[in-house]
Amino acid sequence: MIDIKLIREQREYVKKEMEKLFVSVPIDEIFELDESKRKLLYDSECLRNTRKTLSKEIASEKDAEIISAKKEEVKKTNEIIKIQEEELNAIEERLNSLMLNVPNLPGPDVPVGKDETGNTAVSYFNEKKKFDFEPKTHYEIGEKRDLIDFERGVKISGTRFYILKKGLAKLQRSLINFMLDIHTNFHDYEEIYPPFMVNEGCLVGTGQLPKFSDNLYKDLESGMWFVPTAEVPVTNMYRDEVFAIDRLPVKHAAYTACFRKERLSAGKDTKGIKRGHQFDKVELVKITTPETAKEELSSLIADAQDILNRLDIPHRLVRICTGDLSFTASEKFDIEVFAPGINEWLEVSSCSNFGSFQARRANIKFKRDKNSKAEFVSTLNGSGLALPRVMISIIENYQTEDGYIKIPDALKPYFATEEFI
RNA sequence: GGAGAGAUGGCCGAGCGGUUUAAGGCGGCGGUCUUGAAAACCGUUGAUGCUUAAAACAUCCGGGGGUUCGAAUCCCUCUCUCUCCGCCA
Repeated sequence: MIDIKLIREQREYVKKEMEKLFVSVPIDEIFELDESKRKLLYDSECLRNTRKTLSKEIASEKDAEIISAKKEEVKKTNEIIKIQEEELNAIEERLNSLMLNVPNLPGPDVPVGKDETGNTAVSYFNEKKKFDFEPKTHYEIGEKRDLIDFERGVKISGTRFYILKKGLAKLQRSLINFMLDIHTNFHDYEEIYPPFMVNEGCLVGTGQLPKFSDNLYKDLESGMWFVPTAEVPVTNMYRDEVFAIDRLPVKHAAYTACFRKERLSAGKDTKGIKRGHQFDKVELVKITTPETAKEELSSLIADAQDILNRLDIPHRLVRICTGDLSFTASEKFDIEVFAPGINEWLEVSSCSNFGSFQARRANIKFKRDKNSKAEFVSTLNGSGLALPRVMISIIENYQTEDGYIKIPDALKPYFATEEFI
């Protein structure tokens, strides 16, 4: 949520910023609702004050006639208060629901662009592999070598589910361990194993709800939601909490399965393991002061890239423009790996600075010192990394001509004596 | 799943219809004393909204609703926690 004061005090500026996102946001309606809310609030406070005063007078009054006269007066006041409060509640409800659907403001350095064509490739890392044969796709190799079972995945669960087998199942497991080990041993993240199901407030807190319920799984009986990313449980750990400044930055690395309906992507990326309803991910989450958020974003990106460097996977860093920013992000960089088989750049990480957007929704604050006022923290996160697409890039980059997969050196400690899968 | 108990400011804890504008303690902060520290003593110390700021005012005793002139206090309901029993990887 953005600060309503910005709309109150700098309405035209907010409108201009929203234009950069190429979305329409009812800023004027919000402004007017806020105005009427404050007016009503003031009126109703005055009436409450009257009631309070009268009630106290009744308590100390002896004369029965005066008492009943004052009681009448309070009753009348209450009737007005009731009407006003109903109106106030309706306005607040409307205002709140509009505010929850207002996207974050783009950061000052974010390039303006309408959609992903406005993104800029910031830089490239690690050489593309050279093949003296035509590299196969991961799904060809997976099926041919009986390492991925797409048919039975669909049989037991449905479309967009697959089964990893043998060496590939182990490769994924070793990658999860490898990523967590690197982040906790070398990048100073604290490991978290969170629940994979959360209550509704968490999804509102990190911004998936109310706008994106279409993409989420929910258990109707309990009202619990399946996490679409570890960002949700890990950030919400600190809902309604106030940090002492010396506890910041908080740096967490968490593995979870992630569950997404992918309805908006129906028909897209249906081949292979690129986009499933369930996938594994190691997520990096940071909670910082506003002034350090920017440099913490840079180091978070570097931490995610370090995984790819250690695996020697060609990748590039893409700066996301205003029109392609996610709803909650003020600034975002994607890391994309190259997969020579399907010949695509694949997003394996989205690293975002949310500023105070999530903190305001989830009510996460910090104090600069004991006596100062609590301020909203900045939250950041990025994948470190998403497993299926790293798997694709390893399968396709490390393939041999006869369909085997060479195990990257960095992962050798997680295997026995094997050299190939 | 069954039975019972409970949820009050950073923490502990009193309050059970009207000087609660929430007692008292701990912790925090400031001061006195001291060479310094501790102890002791004195003072101070919640959040949110409105406000340029402060003051004032209002709201907040787990959430929501109700009774009443008046609710932390009574009633209903939901959520969560604890204890005992049952079931269980």
